[in-house]
Amino acid sequence: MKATSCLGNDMAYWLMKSEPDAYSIEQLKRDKITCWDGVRNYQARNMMRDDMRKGDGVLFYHSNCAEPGVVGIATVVREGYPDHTIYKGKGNADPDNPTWFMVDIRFKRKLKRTITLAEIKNEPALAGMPLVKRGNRLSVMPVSEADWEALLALE
DNA sequence: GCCAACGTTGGC
DNA sequence: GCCAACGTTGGC
Repeated sequence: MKATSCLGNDMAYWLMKSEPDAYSIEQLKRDKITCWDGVRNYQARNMMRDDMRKGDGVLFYHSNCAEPGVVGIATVVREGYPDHTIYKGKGNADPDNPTWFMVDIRFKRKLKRTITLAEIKNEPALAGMPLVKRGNRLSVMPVSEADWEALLALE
């Protein structure tokens, strides 16, 4: 019997992509906490608004770069709230009925080395990760506990 | 509701 | 820079 199964406090895990040219793990390390703004995809929005909980683990992934892969770990510290960037500049968003949401994450640690996308693809235990499914462009995606552990075991 | 055109993502 | 794979938009 699982000790935590009835308590509603099971941790969930996520993978969040960022282009290092736009926002890198080094930047997160300097900032310590950042709001994950600018996501304009409904699936990712729904996860940030409805599913991500304080304390959840986040794999920080560098995309669109020379060596794409997981580079660090962060923690969700603020659950879904309206993305303030939609109210800046373009005045056509309704603050009472926000379309886009974001979460805050806090830097936990950098990995000793990048766990590259190539390695993840070559690890049979990780074949089920959404990340390695063909054509998946979601910037926020769920990670199972088994995949979280198998991936970090590669470090 | 269908579907072509277009824009974006992201690996390579 | 190329291109595959999406998501979104808009005409019909």
